[in-house]
Amino acid sequence: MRSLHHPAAGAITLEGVLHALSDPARLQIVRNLDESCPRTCGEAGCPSLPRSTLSHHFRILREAGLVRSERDGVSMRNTLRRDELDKRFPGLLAAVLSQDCGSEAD
Amino acid sequence: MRSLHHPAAGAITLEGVLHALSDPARLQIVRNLDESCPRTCGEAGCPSLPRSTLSHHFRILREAGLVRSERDGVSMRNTLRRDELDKRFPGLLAAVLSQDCGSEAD
DNA sequence: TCAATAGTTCAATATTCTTGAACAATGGGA
DNA sequence: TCCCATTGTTCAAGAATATTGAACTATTGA
Repeated sequence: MRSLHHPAAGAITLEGVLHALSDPARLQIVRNLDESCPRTCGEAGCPSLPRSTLSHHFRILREAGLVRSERDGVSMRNTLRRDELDKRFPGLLAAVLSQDCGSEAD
Repeated sequence: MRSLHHPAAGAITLEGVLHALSDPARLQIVRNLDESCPRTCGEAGCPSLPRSTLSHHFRILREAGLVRSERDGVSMRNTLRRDELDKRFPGLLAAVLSQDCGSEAD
């Protein structure tokens, strides 16, 4: 397995972050990581998605700089890079995650 | 020309807004619309893009609910749906547009 | 009516997304 | 140590979306 790529905090782009958050599954994953502690892919909160798709979504999140993935035994420990993101883009993550995404009704 | 589709405020989705903002050209367009008054496509701030590409980007912005496009004579008047967006997703647009997007250096 | 201007739509190519199948890495027995 | 169950990643093929030149539509003015 090639080592997983994590961008430096300064290399995180606004477009990349927005793109990573623009997918329902990835937004759900980030919400889960924000609420609770490190999670494995399987605990991401998207039980209906195939593993390969989940892996793809985690890669997008990782390469956008939102998530750090470290191996922990047989699974991965995924954590939100909250502090770095808040420093790089103050208020952005809070503004996105505070939105009520459940019902689209007016 | 078919009439252009604008979603109702209540039908605007967070994912759609984030996806619309996740493209550099579209983010630039929204920044320009936010700073100044209604603009035509040609005044969008992306002089190097072909017309068809610009039209595509405006369609994404329109169908995501970010921009309202009305015909004004031979051109279009594009306006940011700022009030509706602020009501639907409080603080979101401000948080995105306040980010410094120019230099990615740390 | 003819031409100029502003955008849209179409069509072809290119890039990205989705996902089953194969592969790799770790850890727990026997 | 050798299997093997568990977790993810990578690969590959088809689906979906993005880019853009060319053709088309709508509006205005001469």
